Amino acid sequence: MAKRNGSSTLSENVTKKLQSDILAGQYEPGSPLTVSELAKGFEVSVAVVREALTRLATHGLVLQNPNHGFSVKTASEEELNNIIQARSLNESEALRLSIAYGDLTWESNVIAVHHKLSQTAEYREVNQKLAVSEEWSDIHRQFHYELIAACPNPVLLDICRRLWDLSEFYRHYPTPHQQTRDGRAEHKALMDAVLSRDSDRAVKIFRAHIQLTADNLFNNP
Amino acid sequence: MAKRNGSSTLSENVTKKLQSDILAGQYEPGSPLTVSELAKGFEVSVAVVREALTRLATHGLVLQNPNHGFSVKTASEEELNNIIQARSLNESEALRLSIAYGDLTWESNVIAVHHKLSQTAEYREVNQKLAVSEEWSDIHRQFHYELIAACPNPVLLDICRRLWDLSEFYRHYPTPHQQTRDGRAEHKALMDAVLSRDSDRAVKIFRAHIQLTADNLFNNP
DNA sequence: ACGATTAAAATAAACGATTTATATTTACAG
DNA sequence: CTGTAAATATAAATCGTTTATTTTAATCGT
Repeated sequence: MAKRNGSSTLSENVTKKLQSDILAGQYEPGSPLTVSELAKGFEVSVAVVREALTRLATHGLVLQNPNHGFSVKTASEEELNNIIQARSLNESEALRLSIAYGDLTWESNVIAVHHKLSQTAEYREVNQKLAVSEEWSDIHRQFHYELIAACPNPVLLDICRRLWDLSEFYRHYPTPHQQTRDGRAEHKALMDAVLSRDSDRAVKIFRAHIQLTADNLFNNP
Repeated sequence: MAKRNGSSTLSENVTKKLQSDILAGQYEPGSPLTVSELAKGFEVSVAVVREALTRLATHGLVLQNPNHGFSVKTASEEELNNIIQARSLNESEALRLSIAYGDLTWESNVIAVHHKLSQTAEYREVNQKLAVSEEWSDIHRQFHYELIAACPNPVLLDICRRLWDLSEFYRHYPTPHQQTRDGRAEHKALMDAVLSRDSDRAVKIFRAHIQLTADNLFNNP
């Protein structure tokens, strides 16, 4: 850090880095984020860290208590269910609109990113334990974004993007049991429904897809 | 300003003041918000103004261009339609849930705030022209919040709150023609549907209600 | 020994000045 | 004149420090 690159600002870079660190599970949920310490770590002034934390706080990834500083968002099964419910509502609608408005270029992009996703390993080994690959996470996000990319309502898309980040926060949780689901098949089925312009089927598959993610995490049958 | 009051911070107060000023139409849409000028006006340092603007920027009320500072959000009919669409989706769902989960206390609160709303004048005279009363605006917001207050999903409620602020941005626009609608009757009908726990009817009335607001603003038949 | 009160340390929030980037003006060459 | 480049002006971004608040530690009295 410590230097501005390109036309972007230091605050922007620190915000991005902090966000990806939090989403990658670098910090324990609920743990305090001391401005001065982070500033030392990033080799920037307290002002830019403060600005970054302020942004993340309004995004919901960081908690801000007046005169008590910042801390990482806490996690709960209840909240994940609320996020999933909101995502289900908004992303389903965005998906419908995307299917209704998407053109040939969009179709091609969907196929392209799905191919990439299907050829990327979801887990990698990190000191004898399986962990979600950061690369896969990124492509997975791209895939879901692409599905709704043809939705002509930017407000709706922004909501979807924020909700994705919030649910991403839960992805790096220790999974209680081995995944039994077939994520690859689900993605394939979802893409097929989308490409055949079958909104109802696509939404149905999508809803089941994200519900399974939540259930898997907290070990619900 | 210039002094911290209570347990809240200066930034918080400036944020609130700036937000209400913007929503009240104090600044022209698209006009630049110079940090140093605002700091002088509020008699605070540039840091707190910056923090306030950063917050409002992530909320969407303010635009931030890296190295070009901040400006008031621009307005367009298209964007209002997008906001209304998103509001319709989320607030309808919140309304359904609220109707499903609301208890007797909630019912009473709905009735109470509706009474207040029905007894408050929507317009007041400002140098020979009619303008929306700030007091009415506030109670109107409270009324709509109360309708969905029993929704048990805070994530959904937060989305609704943000979308409300965004659409509120358009409320202070010069209305091209005299309002012909009967807002009072709409609110009464909405409340009646809610209290009789008729979700479908309530949602239908609500959707028509916010659609009319948008149509009225841009003079659509 | 324990709880309340006060002093000390740590951290958050705010400040004002400096540095860096962008926009504007002026000078100059073609 | 017109286009380009240097110089200046303006505003944004960042910095290091100061002030206020909270938390921890210590002291005192009962």
